[in-house]
Amino acid sequence: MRELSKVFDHAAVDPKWYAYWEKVGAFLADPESGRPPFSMVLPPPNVTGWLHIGHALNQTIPDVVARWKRMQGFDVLWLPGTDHAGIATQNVVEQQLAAEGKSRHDLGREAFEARVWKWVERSHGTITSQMRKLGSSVDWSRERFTLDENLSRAVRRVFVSLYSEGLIYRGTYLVSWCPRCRTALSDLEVEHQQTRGSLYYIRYPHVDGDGVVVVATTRPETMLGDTAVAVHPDDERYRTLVGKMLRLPVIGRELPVIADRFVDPEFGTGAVKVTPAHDPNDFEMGRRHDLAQVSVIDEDGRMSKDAGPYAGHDRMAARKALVAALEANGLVERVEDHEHAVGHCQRCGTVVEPRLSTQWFVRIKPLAARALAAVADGHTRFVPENWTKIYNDWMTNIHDWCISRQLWWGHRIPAWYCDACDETMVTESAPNVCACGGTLRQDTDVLDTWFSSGLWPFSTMGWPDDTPDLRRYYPTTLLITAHDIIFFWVARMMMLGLWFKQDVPFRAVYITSLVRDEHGQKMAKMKGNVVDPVELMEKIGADAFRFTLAALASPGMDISLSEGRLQAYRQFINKIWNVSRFVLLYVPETLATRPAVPPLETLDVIHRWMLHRSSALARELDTALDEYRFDVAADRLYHFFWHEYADWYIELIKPELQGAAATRDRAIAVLLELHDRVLRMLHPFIPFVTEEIWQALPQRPEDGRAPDGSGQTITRAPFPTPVPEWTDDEAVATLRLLQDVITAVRTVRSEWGVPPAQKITAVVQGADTATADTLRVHLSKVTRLAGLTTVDFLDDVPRSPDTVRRVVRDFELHVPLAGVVDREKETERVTRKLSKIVKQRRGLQARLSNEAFLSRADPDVVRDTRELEREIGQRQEKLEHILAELAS
RNA sequence: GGGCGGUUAGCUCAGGGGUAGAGCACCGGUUUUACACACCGGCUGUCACAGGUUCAAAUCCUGUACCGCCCACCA
Repeated sequence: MRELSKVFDHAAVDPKWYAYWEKVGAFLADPESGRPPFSMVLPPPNVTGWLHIGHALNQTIPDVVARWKRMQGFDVLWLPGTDHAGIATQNVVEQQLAAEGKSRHDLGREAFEARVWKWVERSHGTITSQMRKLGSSVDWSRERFTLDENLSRAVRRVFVSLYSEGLIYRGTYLVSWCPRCRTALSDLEVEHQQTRGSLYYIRYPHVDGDGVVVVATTRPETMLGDTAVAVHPDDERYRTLVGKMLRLPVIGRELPVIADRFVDPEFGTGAVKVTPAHDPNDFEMGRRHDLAQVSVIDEDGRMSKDAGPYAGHDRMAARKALVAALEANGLVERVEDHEHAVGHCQRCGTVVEPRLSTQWFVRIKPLAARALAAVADGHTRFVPENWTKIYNDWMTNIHDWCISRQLWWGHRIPAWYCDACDETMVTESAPNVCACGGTLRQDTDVLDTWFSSGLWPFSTMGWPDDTPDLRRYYPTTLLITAHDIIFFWVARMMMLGLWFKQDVPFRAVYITSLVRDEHGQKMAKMKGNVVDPVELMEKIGADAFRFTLAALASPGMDISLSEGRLQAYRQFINKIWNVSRFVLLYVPETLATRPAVPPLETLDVIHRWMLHRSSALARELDTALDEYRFDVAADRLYHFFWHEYADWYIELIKPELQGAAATRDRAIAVLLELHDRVLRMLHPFIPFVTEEIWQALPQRPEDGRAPDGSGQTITRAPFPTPVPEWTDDEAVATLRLLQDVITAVRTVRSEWGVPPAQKITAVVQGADTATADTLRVHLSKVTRLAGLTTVDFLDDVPRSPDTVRRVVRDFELHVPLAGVVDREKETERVTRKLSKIVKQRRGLQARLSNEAFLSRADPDVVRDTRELEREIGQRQEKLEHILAELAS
């Protein structure tokens, strides 16, 4: 039991502890606990597929927070769940069907839905097991799915409520349409890409008499749906033309020339074809001028029956054929290269078609107004702050939200239509018959996936019922999510939360960065640079992976997942493991309980130094984590553990550990206290390895009691806080002195190739009494770590060509090295040091002789500069002296 | 077309008015019984460029270049 295996076997250890944590209820929120609440919801991953590296980051960061807050004594609720992900999931299953040569229509709606449910179950299992591998400390007892009965009830309640308030309406408008997914999309689901295309100049002949008007268009195929040509009212060139009629080529329809201020006289020819059924601007213009709307492209992206000879052609093919035909008839004046933004379907990449159709919309402005005000009033804070502006801009320029989707997978719209009387009924539960007696049929569309995710912070807690969870945990304390869903999700939660709960859904939003490959490239299957988090965890363990993510998570910067960093942190875990094994070597089997720290005055300076440092670290961690600087926290932990605790403290206490019983027991008591503290501080970042080690150490029975009372767990042990009594600046100063001397000797040894096994001597010359005394008291530490037999303290050291002299602080260190010292080489070294110092000193002197500096700079700075200049001057003198003697 | 971020050691990145850091890589040395995924020591930079503010700029301001991201109804 008091033993750790030779190597840390994460594959065996990780699952063991996760299962234990679940068994003892380590992650359960407890409204009855009497502790202050701290709540977060997990951005529900799409139930389709598996977790990618971005999910890993967006679970690691909140997990660090959740574990930290839990250890600080908060009643933490971190609520998990998954999203049914309408289009995404339906597409996956449709692709599976396509592979079997079937479409969803072959199955019918019910069978198709059943099929999706089957897939979702399997996929859900994958996702949740991946979350457990990563160590996410979510409360599984409160897991939710957006299609759960209660969440669906919430969706219906919200829909009906907004409808009755006049904030949801149905109507026929131009919406973005994906011809492949065969559904309407919201503006957000359309991704614009700069595309190289052509600008076609096409001649439209006058109906009466000769001549043509040339219009420019990037989409000639839509001309078949033209119902006017527009010019700017002030455009002199076309003044006489307004009101005249043109003849639409191919179709032969007569088009009026209208005047509209929207037209930019500078672009193209200043005359623009108007296609109200296929262009958002033309749609608006059509309404202003009461133009007919002719749809020439149908829901599959083919030309409709109104497209004349091109009916049935694919829209892209029709473009080519039409241009060829126009050219043949001399109706194309010219074609220019033209770059413009083309909308693509976010889910399948198909070019989106603006298309006239009847859809449901949310009248968004009233909701957006509240969401804007809430952030302006500071009820929700963005971290980093600059996201506030992005949120505000979007919220200010927001358009009505198209929420109906022509899909089968999702929340069916709770609207029923009567065939007999044309009545529309919007109700939470299905009505039987219409008041007129006619049969009702439910709207066949489903809602945008984000409509239900927008309710997530309260629907998951039982809303519309008034539940204890809802009362206690809403608003949530913090939301941690990626920036790519600020509009999709964060903004919608703000609007809907404020509308239905009269309060913001979260007090703060921490926006994480995108994870890229090690050269900052976006990960993409095509590039073959996708890193699978599960594979990575299998290779290096969840802890190393998590620590890397946290360490690289600088706010506002994308993360380059560098191989070097991953390696370094894997080695860090290994280091922690081995230090812990070393500690355990000295813990007697009979020691059941971690002993108290002995009185400070009985402790050697090295212990007092480390206690001081561990207290300071706790303070630094508090600050860093409070500011969401996970990178800073990780960096401090890394440096503290490796380069202070392991490299110096552990090395320095070895003699005590191997010495007399009384000394040893005191050392072990401090060591165990420190090790316990550092494990707890590390735990939020690297939960598995810390629990494994913590469990092997003797604990106090009251520490980290599991909620079910069956055992102990570090997840419930208090997070270390600063200990003011441990403050000890004198110990810090002493250690700094010892380190300086030891390092100086080591450097000399290394420079002159003295093998580590070969013991040498050293002489300290010219140290003041206090310094010399301190060194004398701790001489054994210096001699052991520097590989010395003795250190002499002399005021006058005889000159010897075999002695290397170094300046340490304000004294000199003489290291006799018979036979190895080369005078020339030594001269070169000292010269190099000297020239560096001279340069630095000149800079300082220049400042000090500058009247402006002396009169304007902060007096403290002036004082420090003087002090430094003086010190450096002394060093310079000493070095010059050494050099002179070398030369003689 | 608007907006935002970046440019610091060979690589990946911190820092952010007082003269530059980490990890990896590199060089040299070590079987010091916790760790070679280790230990000890060392090397490395006109902090993108040009102006400005300041006693002092890698750090603040302006502009330029390049890289990246977001938003956008000019055909």
